[in-house]
Amino acid sequence: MDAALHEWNLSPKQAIALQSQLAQQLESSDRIDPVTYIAGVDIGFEEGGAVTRAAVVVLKWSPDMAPQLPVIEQVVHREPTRMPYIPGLLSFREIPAALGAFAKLTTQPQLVMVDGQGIAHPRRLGVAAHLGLWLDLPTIGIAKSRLTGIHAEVGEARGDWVPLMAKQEVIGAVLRSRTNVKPVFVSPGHRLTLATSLEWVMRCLGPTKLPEPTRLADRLASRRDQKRIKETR
DNA sequence: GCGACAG
DNA sequence: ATCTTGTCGC
Repeated sequence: MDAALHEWNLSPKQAIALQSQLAQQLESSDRIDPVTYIAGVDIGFEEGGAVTRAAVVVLKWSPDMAPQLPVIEQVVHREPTRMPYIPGLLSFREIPAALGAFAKLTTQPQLVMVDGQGIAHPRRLGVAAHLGLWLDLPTIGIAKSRLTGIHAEVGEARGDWVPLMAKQEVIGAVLRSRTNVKPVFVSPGHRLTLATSLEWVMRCLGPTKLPEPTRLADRLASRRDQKRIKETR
C-alpha cells in the first residue's frame, strides 16, 4: 500500500522515470488463462475535470454468440481527480479510478481491454500496459488516435492493418476495424503478443469501430448514458 | 530550436 | 476528455 500511496503522487519527472522502470516488467508473450470473461474499461470526467469516473463492463465470452456477448456486470466508480492530463502520463491520471472500479467488481475477467495505448507509448507504458501490471492480467490497448510511432497507409477493408513502428520495433498495429472509417491503434499491454491482441479485438468487433468491451464501457461512462439512467429511474 | 502530443 | 444542435453525407 505504500507503493500505491506514492505512485500516484509523483512529479512528471518522477513519473517518467517510473514508467521506464515498470516497462521492463511487462511480459510480451502470451500468458493468458482460458477466457470466460472479458472486461472493458473507460474513464470519463465530470465537474469540469474535478471528478474522475471509471466504468468497467464485464462480458461473457462465447465463440457462438460473438460479437454479441452478454453483459454480466457493470461498475461505475467516481473519485477526485489527482493529476491533469499530460501527454505520455495518462495512466497516472486514470488508473487510480480504474483500480477503484475493479475493486468493486465481483467477476474476475481473464482479459481486459482498455481505451488508450498499450506499449505504443514513448516509454512503452501506456495506460493499458500500466493497468495490466497492477491487475496482473492480460491487457490490450485500443486507442482512437496515435500517440507515438509511424506507419504506412492502411487498407480500406475491415480487418486490414499495418504495423505501428518505433525505430525498428513493432509497438502495435493500425487496424481498420470498420470499412471506410478512421482506424484504431491496437497495442498489447501486458501478458499478450500483438498477434493475440489483434485476434481478440477482431473477435469482439461489433457494429462500430470499437470492440464491444470498450464500446460498452464507453457508453456506460458517457455523460449521456449517465443522464439516461437517471431519467429511466 | 520547432512541432507532436492517448484521454 | 468535455462543452453541445443540427446537419452534411453515404
